[in-house]
Parts: sequence; C-alpha cells; structure tokens
Amino acid sequence: MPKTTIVTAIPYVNSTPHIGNILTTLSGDISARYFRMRGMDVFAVAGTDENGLKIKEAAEAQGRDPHEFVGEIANRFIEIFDAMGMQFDAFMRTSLEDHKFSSQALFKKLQENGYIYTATYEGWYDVSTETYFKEADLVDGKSPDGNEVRWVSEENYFFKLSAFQDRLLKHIEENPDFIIPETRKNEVVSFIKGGLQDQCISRKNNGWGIPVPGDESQVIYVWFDALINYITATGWPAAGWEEKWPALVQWLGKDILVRFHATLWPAMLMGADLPLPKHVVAHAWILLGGEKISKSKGNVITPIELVKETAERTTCKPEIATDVVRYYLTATMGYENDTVFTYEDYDKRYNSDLANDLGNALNRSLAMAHKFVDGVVPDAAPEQEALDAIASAKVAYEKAMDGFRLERAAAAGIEVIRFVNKYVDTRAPWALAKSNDPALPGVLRSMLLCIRSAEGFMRPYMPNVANTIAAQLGLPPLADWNQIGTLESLPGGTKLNNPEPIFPRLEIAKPVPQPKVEKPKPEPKPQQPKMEETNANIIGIEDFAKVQLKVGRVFEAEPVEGSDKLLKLQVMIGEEKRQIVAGIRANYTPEDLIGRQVVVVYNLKPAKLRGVESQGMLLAATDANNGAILLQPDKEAPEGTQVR
RNA sequence: CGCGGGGUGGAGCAGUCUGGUAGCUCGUCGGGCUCAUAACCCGGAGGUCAUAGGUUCAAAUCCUGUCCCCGCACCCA
Repeated sequence: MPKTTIVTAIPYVNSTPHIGNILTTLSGDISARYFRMRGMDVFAVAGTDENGLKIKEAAEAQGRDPHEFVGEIANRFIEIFDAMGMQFDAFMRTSLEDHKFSSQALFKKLQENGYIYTATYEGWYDVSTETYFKEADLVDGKSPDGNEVRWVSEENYFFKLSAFQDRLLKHIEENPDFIIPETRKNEVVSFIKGGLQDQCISRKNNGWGIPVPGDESQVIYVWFDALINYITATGWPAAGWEEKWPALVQWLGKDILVRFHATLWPAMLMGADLPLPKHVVAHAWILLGGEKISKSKGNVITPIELVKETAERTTCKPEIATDVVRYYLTATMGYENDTVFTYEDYDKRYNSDLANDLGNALNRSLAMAHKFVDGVVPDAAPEQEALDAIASAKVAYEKAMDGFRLERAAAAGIEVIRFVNKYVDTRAPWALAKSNDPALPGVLRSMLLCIRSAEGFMRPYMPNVANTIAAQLGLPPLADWNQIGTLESLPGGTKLNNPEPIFPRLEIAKPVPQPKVEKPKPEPKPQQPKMEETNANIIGIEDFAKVQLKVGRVFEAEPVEGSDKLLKLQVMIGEEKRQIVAGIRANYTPEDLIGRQVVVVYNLKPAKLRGVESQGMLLAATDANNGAILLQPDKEAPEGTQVR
C-alpha cells in the first residue's frame, strides 16, 4: 500500500525555536495524526537544515567540530518537537550521509538531463548570508547588509530554472489545489510570470556541505540541498521510494513558498523526471507583540516556556498544557493573514473553547450520568438530533482537514460541543429525571456520544486531552475515524469514571493599558532568524581613538526620495558643512531635527545611499523595534568639539 | 507608477472566485436554567461591509479611480 507522505519545511539549526517557528512542524504532526486516524499509512517527516558555511564558522568560533556542533543543536530541536508531542516517522538531518548521497544523485540526474551548466563567476561574496554581490552593490567595501565580503573568482554550477517557467505555470493552472491557500497561489503565478532567473547552485568547498559530484572544489548551495531532504526521506534513488513519493502535502511558512517551494523545488523535481507533491501549503505567521510580553527575554516566547506558564497559571497537568499550546497555535493560525499573539487572546480562547465549552461539557455530562443513571452508559438509542449534529460536524471537519485548513477543522470539532451545551439546555435531563421520563436514557447517551465524537475530533490537536476524555468515559482511546458517531464507540453498559476538570478556568490576563502614543510594532518572526552576533570583541583604547566623533548641529533636513527610511541632513560641524544620510525617518521628522545637536562620526569614509552621498554618520541607540534614538549632548556643546 | 496582501458592529475573523435577507467567536446589556468549571442556554443593542463613481432589477461580492494599513524588495555610515 502506498504511503501517505507528509513533509514539513526543515528549520535552519541556528537558534532555539519559538512559538512562531514550530508552526510548520506542528501542522505537519496534526495532519499526520488525522490521516492516521483515517486509516492511511502515513509517513511523516521532519528534519533540520544543517549545511551552509555559517554553521561551520559558528562551530569553529566556539572551537567545536561542526558535526558535533550541529548534532547537538539538532538534538535540541528533536527534544522540543518531542516535548510538544510531535511524532515523526523520519527525521532528516542534511549533514548526514544518506542525504549527501541522494543530493548528489539528484544533482547528477539534473546534469544528465541537461539542466545544469557551469559558468565562471567573479564577484564579491558575503559569507554570512551566502550571497553574491556585484561591485555596484557594495557599500564602502561591504555588502549592503554591512557584512564583510570576499572577492571570489570561480567556476560555479547553475540550474536552468528559466527553462521551467511555462511548465510551472501550466502545472499550477492544471492543479488548482497545488498551492494552498489560493491568495498565495496568485502571488506565485505573478512571481513566475515576472521571469525566472537561472540559479547559481554551488559554492566554493570550505570543508562543510555536500560536494558537487565529480568536483570536490565546490559544494552544493545550502538551499538547493535543503529542498532535496524531502526526497532523501523516501530513500530515493534506492528502490522503494515510489511508495513514499510524491508527498501528499508539504507544509511550510509563507516566506519560503514563492521562491523555493513553489518554483525552485518543483522545477528541480521536473528536471529530474520526478513527480511533484500533491499540495504545498503555506501558513502565515504568529506575531509577537501588541500587549506586553515582557519576560526577561523580551519578545520571544518559546513553546516550552508557554507550556510551563500555562501549566502554572491554569494548574492543569503539564501534558494538558502542551495540548493547549498545540490547540491554540493551530486553531487560531492564519493562512492569508498573520495572527498577533497576546496573552489576553490566548487566555480567552483557553477559557471559552477549552474550559467553558469542552471541559465543562464533559464534566456536566458525566455528572448527570452519575446522578441520574448510576454512572453507566444507558443502552438506549441516541436521538436523531444528536446523530445529525455529529454527522454534519464530521463532514465539515473532513472537508477542512482534507484541504489542510487546521483552524477550520478545529472549529468544526468544537461545534459538536456547542451543540451538546444547547441540547442539554433544551432537553433538560434533570427535569426528565424528576418526572421519570423514558426519554432520559436516550438523551444521556446522545450527550455522551457527542463528547466521545469530540474526543475523536480533538485527538489530532490534543492527543493527551483526547486520552483523558476517553479515560473519564471509561473507554479506550477512539483512534479509528470510522468509529466517530457510532454506537460501538460508546457501548451501553460502559462504567463511567468520575468527572475531573481537565481545564481549570483561568483569570483572564488583562491587557496592560498602554499609552496610545507609541504602539509597539509586532515583530514578525521569520523562519530563519539571522545568526546572532556573538563576538564580544575587546578593543584597546588605541582602536577607539581611530574613530573621530564630533558634535554637530543639524540645520537642514529632508526625506530622501524613493526611500521610506532615509533622511538627508545638512550638519554644521564647527566651520564645516557635511551632508549626512541617516535611516531615522521612522522615528524623526525633519522638523524634529533642525536646530538639534547631534554626535557625528567624523572620519567615516563617505558612502552613497540611494544615490545620495553621506559624509559621516549619526550616533543613535536602537529601541526595541529597531528604531533609532539619537544621542545628544547633555547640554549645548560647542560645535565641532571632539567627543571621547 | 518595484511586487504582493489587506481595510466588514468595541476586539479578532468568515463571507468576495460562483452578485440576491451581513455570519462566527470574544466583549457588552437584559432574561432563563440549576446538571456543570461564577459555567451553560435564549434574546437585545451595536455595521452607510475604507471611500468616490460605474455595471445590474439587485453589489461587501463584478469594473474603475482615490485614501489608509501591512509584508517583500530597496534601504537603515
């Protein structure tokens, strides 16, 4: 039987994941659990992206062996995935032998098919971002990002991405469900129509990465080999891979859809005569910000921290807290739009969906069963109304899950619980009990059957919660999708356990009243945050003396055309007039600046920004949102004074 | 005119492709119930669907213009 393969974009091993960047992997786990329940032979894959020169240099900076270094970080990821209840059938690490083998095999295959050619490349290379720059792109001898660059002249390998433009468009058109959600698809189409450039897919071999087959002087570009991990996982090119490929779905974040998973990767597969994954699903991001999240770490919340906090604040069990985080992240996740995380929203969602609806429904149903029918599931037929509610929720849930809309499926699952609460109110079992109404057993069994179904619906999201519900019902876990809503799933005569609140109610975290003036901007969390600068370089006083700082006064300021960040300033430094361009437009208006004293780096080599010459730089501190806070003398200082 | 996404009751969203009584969750106000985790159920208030024009018997939905917001790119000497 062919496998149902589910792959997830692999994170780059340069930091500990926070709640935003476990979304991809978590989504993969939830859909995998669902399809397993549906009876499919699921092959779920996660992994870590470990090649790239940055990694090697980070390892060496710590005096470590790169293999050992990445191994340790990969383990940290595995631990977090594991702690969050994610289960995978394969974990791909791109620095391992099997991946090297299949990457080289795919490279060779593309070569044979004529999609790879060599060309001499001369230019500047920025190691930290692994990007090439033209001479004209350089600013003051550095990359536009301010990183060191090296001159390289080498023969590189190129992938003929341009040859796939029409085929890609055709595929997207013929398979309207290839890219999910639809708004993203439009973005991809417009990107491809804008023209695809051949991609340089190799770098000089510095002893880390996967060598180009037949040319040890080069390694395969890290992005190129990272994509190949999806097919490495199937064992390709060794026999048997056809069972696992094409994947049913590839999960990823929206930032790596357009250029990589919807263009480069499909083109690579086409070029190697391999089938494309059935669906590529791009989710949006969780943003941190809005209300105060000021732990000592600032804006970052890791899933582990959130689980711990949840357990402490709600007093629910740790494994339940894990599920709460899983549920919240995926049930509120956006596809078209990003979601802003706030504790207030998190708490409200916890209370309304989980404590008040799900937890309370279970609790009251069990309590009534104990009170009115001795805690045993009555052997009576459920009422049609309840069966209908379960059936329609099931249809909606399946439609959502089959279309990889996790937030919609979660809502469909909770719908059964909302039904129970209404149903209980309408049928009022306590009144039926009082009057010895023969309808009572059927009503109770209806309620319990709804709860049992909800257990099934929630299982992919909250496996521990589902198990707890089953245990309180006195039943084994409901793991077979076809069992949902059936009488066998809740046999008459089953001895129910005592209710015990799963989700204790929570006091809502009140939003901290903020002065409305400066709204902190939510900081998007990209999937691959930049490597942190860890060099605590100590310099001597003689080094500092090289930098000449002087006091100046701004007497003219205007925006730089075509830029949203730059201001062009005229500054008097003593008798001398200097033109300085500063990226402070977000925080200062020209009016703020005119007449103001500033501290200027006097002997900085002039540079051109947006075509405007800048002869120096202003000193400024950086605020939490990367905005600028200008430094200013404590009191008026004579202009042109040296600053030390 | 670099590319793209978005503006729907107090908040967060769905609905837009396939025009036809504006829907959901939270909040708020009033009522109900008593099985339950101060929970649950019902009802009300609150929206000129950013804005101007066009097509149509009919527009949140289709077309055009304008104004805002957000990503990417560019750029933060």
